[in-house]
Amino acid sequence: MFRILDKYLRFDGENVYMSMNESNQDFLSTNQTYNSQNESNEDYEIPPITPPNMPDPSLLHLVDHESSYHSLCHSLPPNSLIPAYSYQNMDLPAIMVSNMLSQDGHLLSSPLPTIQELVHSEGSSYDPSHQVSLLNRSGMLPSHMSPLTQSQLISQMGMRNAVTHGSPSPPGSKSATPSPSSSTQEEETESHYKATGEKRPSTELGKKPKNQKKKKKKDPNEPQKPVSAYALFFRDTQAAIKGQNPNATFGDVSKIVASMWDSLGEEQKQAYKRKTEAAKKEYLKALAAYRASLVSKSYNDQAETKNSQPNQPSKMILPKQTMYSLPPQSSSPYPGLASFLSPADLQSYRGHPHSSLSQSLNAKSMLPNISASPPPPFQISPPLHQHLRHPSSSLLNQPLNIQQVPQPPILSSSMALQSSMSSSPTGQQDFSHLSSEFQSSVGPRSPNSSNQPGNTDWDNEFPNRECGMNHCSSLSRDKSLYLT
DNA sequence: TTTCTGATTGTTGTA
DNA sequence: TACAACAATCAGAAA
Repeated sequence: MFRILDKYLRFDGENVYMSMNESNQDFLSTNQTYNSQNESNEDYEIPPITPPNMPDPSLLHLVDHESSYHSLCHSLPPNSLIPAYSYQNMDLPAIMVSNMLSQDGHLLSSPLPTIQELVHSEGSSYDPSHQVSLLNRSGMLPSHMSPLTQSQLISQMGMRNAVTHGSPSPPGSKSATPSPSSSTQEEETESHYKATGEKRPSTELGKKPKNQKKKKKKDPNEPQKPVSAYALFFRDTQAAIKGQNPNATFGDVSKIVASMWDSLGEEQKQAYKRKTEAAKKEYLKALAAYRASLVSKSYNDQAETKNSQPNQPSKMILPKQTMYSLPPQSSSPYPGLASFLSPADLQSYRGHPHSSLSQSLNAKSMLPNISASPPPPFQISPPLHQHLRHPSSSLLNQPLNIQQVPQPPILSSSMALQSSMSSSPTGQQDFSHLSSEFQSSVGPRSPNSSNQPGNTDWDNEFPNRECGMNHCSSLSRDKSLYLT
C-alpha cells in the first residue's frame, strides 16, 4: 500500500525528489531519489519535474516571481533544494510559500529570508485577510497552473493510483487504515519523536489506532467552536494544495500543510492566532447565549415534569410555554446566568449547602442534566452578585423576566429572587428587543443590522443607544462577564 | 505534563 | 438523502 507519508517533494532545479522524513541535511547528503528509496517497497518511478523556470509559456506569469526569488536568495545555489512543493507551482500566496523557505530550515537547505520579509521589507505588514482572499480563490488555482506543472504534480501525487491500484482507491477508504502495531512499539515511537522533536516519519510506523469512539451528537444549536489557527491555515491552504495535487489524499495534504505550518513564520502564525482569538471571543458570546437557552429549556422541561407530577413542590416550577422561541441555529438571544457558569460552577452550586434546591432536589436526578440546574447566581463570582443586587440594570434579569413564571407556593431562595425579578416591568417586549440585538451580534449579521459589519466591539454589538432601556444600557458593563 | 477532543476536506458506506 | 467514519496533523482544553 503506497503512502506518501512524510516524503516531501524536493526540487533541485532539475528533478523533484521525495525524502523520507529526513532532515534536509540528511537529504542533501544522501540525495536519494524517491525512486531509489522506495524500490524495496514499490516500483514507483517518479518522473522528474521540469523545473518551473524552464521555458513554459504558461509559467511566464511566474517567472518574475521565481527570478526574483532566485535573485533574492543569494545563498541558494541554483541547484540547491527548494522547499517541498515548490511555491511556484503551488501558486500559493507569498506568505505561505515564503515561509516554507524560512524558519529553522525545516524545508530548506540554507537559511533564507522569507519572501514575505523580502517583499514586505518596506514596512508593509502581513495582511492575513489578503492571504485568505488569495487562497480562497481556489478555483483559480488550477487554471493558473500550467498544464505541465499540474500534470507533473498530479503524476507524482497521484501516481499511487495509477501504479498501486488498478483502480483508484478512495482516499478515505477503510482499506487505507493501517494495521495496528504493538502498543510497546507505538510508545517507543511516540516517545522517540517527542523526545527528538522530529516529525513522525510515517503512519506506517506505529500509528496509533484511532479511537473508535462515536462522535457525540452535537446540538445543532450549540455554537461551533472556533477553529484553531492550524485549522484555519489548513482550510486556507488545502485548496491550493489540492489544486496543484488533485489526487493528493487527505493525509498527503495534511502532511503538506503541516510542513508548511512548521515553516510558517511566527508572525503569520500569530496572524492566524489573532483570528482564532477573535473567533473565540465570538464563540464565547454565542456559548453564553446557548447555555442560557439550555437553562431556559431545562426549566421548561422541569416545569413540564412538574406539571405532570404536581406532588413535588420543591422542584422548580416553570410554565411549559415560554414567552419566546429559540430560532434554529441560533442561541438564546440573551446571555443568561448559566452563560457565565462552567459546569463546575453549576456543580458547585448543586453542592452548596445553602442551596434549597440542592436540598430539595434529588442529586441523582440533577446530575445527568447539569443545565437543568436552576440559575446559580448566588454562589458565583461577586460581579454577578452585584448584578443581582441591581436587578433593574442587570442583563442577568433577562432570562428571568421572560419567563414570567407563575410562582409556586414553595420557592427556593433563587426562585424567590426570580419571582421578584419576574415582576419587573420589563417583560417580553424587552426581551424581544434584546433578542434581535443579540442575534445580530452573535449570529450572522443581518444586512439590516444597525451594527457595523465586522465591528466586534461589545458596545457596538449591544448598542444601548437604540434601546433606551436601563437593562440595555447596562449591557456594555456586563461584557466582562461574558468574556470570562 | 499528558491525554483527549475536535477541527480541517473529500470520499465512501450505511441507515 | 443525510450523516458517520476515515485519513494526518495540530491546537487547545481538560485532567
